[in-house]
Amino acid sequence: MAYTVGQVAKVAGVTVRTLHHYDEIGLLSPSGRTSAGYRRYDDADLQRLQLVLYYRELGFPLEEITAIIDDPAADPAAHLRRQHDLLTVRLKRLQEMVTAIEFAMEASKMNIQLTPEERFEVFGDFDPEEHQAEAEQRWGDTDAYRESNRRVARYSKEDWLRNKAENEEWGRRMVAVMASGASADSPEAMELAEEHRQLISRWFYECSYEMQTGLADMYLADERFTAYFENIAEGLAAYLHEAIHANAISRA
Amino acid sequence: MAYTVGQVAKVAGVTVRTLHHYDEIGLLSPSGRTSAGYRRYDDADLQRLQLVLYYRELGFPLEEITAIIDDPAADPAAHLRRQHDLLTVRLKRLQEMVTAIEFAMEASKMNIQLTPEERFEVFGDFDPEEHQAEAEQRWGDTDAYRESNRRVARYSKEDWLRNKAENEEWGRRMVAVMASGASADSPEAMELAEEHRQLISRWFYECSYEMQTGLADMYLADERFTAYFENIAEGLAAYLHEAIHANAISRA
DNA sequence: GTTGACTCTCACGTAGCGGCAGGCGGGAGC
DNA sequence: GCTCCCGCCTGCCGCTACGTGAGAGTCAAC
Repeated sequence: MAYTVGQVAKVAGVTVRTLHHYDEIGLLSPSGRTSAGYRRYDDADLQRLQLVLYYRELGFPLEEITAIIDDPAADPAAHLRRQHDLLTVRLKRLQEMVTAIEFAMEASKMNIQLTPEERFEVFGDFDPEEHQAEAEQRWGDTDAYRESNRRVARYSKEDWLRNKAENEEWGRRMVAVMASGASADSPEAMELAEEHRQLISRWFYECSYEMQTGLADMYLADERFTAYFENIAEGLAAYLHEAIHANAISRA
Repeated sequence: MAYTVGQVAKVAGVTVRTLHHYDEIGLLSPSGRTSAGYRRYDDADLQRLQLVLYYRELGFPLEEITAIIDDPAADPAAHLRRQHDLLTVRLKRLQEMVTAIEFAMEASKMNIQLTPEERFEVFGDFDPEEHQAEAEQRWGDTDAYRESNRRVARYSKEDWLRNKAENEEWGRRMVAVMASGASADSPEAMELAEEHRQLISRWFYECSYEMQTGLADMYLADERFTAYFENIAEGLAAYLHEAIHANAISRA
């Protein structure tokens, strides 16, 4: 089986120019040429191209790909395992980014401003330990900084105002249920937990039960979120946390 | 709060040159300069930079990022929602790639060669329907092609031989258990299902119960895998499928 | 007031192609 | 045999998103 550049390009989803380039730099030279100088790729070339594209998709520079593929000590299974490992690392990274975004969305929803470090944490992989002290000194007292920001931050869009109104309405009813003495796993509390989820889904993003319980945990783990709810009513953070979990379990 | 280029670069995890570049192209110009001409970034600049980096990470060209960020019709919440959507799309794509890799690993394990199209399917998003006919005609009879490849494909590494031996030993015991009349959810069958998982984990990649049940489903859904097991013993594909599921459930 | 870390502005270099020009090859139809 | 068009060839220039100095000014500490 021999293929022309055009055929290879079509099936592999790359341009002819790309194949020319790979030939130029010696990353993928066709196994032969016709008498007229046409490139002729065979099945082995296609296999190699597939490897190239996989590593390219994973962000490797072409030169490095050449080295990886030409490594005589690597068998096909090793390539696959390596790709699998790289993919799972990427997957983890992406999931972290999603979590960070969800965190940021929650924060923005509640008018909590993030510190400069927090905003960039998802990008860097610096050590949070030793970074902390350095940051405190460089950016000043973070608590005061956050406090000032919390007051300053404000949205002005009108849909944001509607959202805010709905949010406050929900908050009032939540406080009322809690004040009535109903337990956090009572139907009333769970119904409001469900509404909480739907509010987020409607205004911000599709919020699954799994994501919502994640948020609930965050409300307790991060003091700023806790403070947000405690400012509304004492014990609300824990109460909401429990109601969300109870609701999620009952819907599972 | 005002920051120098170096400070911003450090906290954001980019180089000073990058910030210079963003200033040059007008993507992120510091809000001010000192009398000596030093760039001074404030908190708003940092927020903008964070947006820039997020969209950059998502693969947008800088020019497009400028357009997105400068869009007056977009509020912060919209940015976050957009990023969340883009991330989940990416996540899905990555998960597909992981699945494809796992498919390829299983295929290579069993000496099943993939067709050229299959190898590239993960990259392109062409329509498999109309593509099928075109492919048949272009690449010839695919079944014969696969058959010939199946015979040709071979590993030569010695660890591969050991793996093969272990695999065959496991297969013999699996067949024996099935022939003994024990049901697929019997302790013996489930134990062998567990060994199947551990074999993969030892030789190929960390195989969770979830992944293993995915493989089991594939053994039934893809005729080539089914054929592989049916060639060993009639009914083995279905038996193994059931045993793997039973084992996964009992370990959950 | 000197040192060393930091900053500035050119300005050229690099990777991974895209895209076009100018010319040849090949098979289908006339 | 001739033409036509499509696909292939080899340069070669352009683009993005910076990297990497060079050469010179600046800032804060000792």
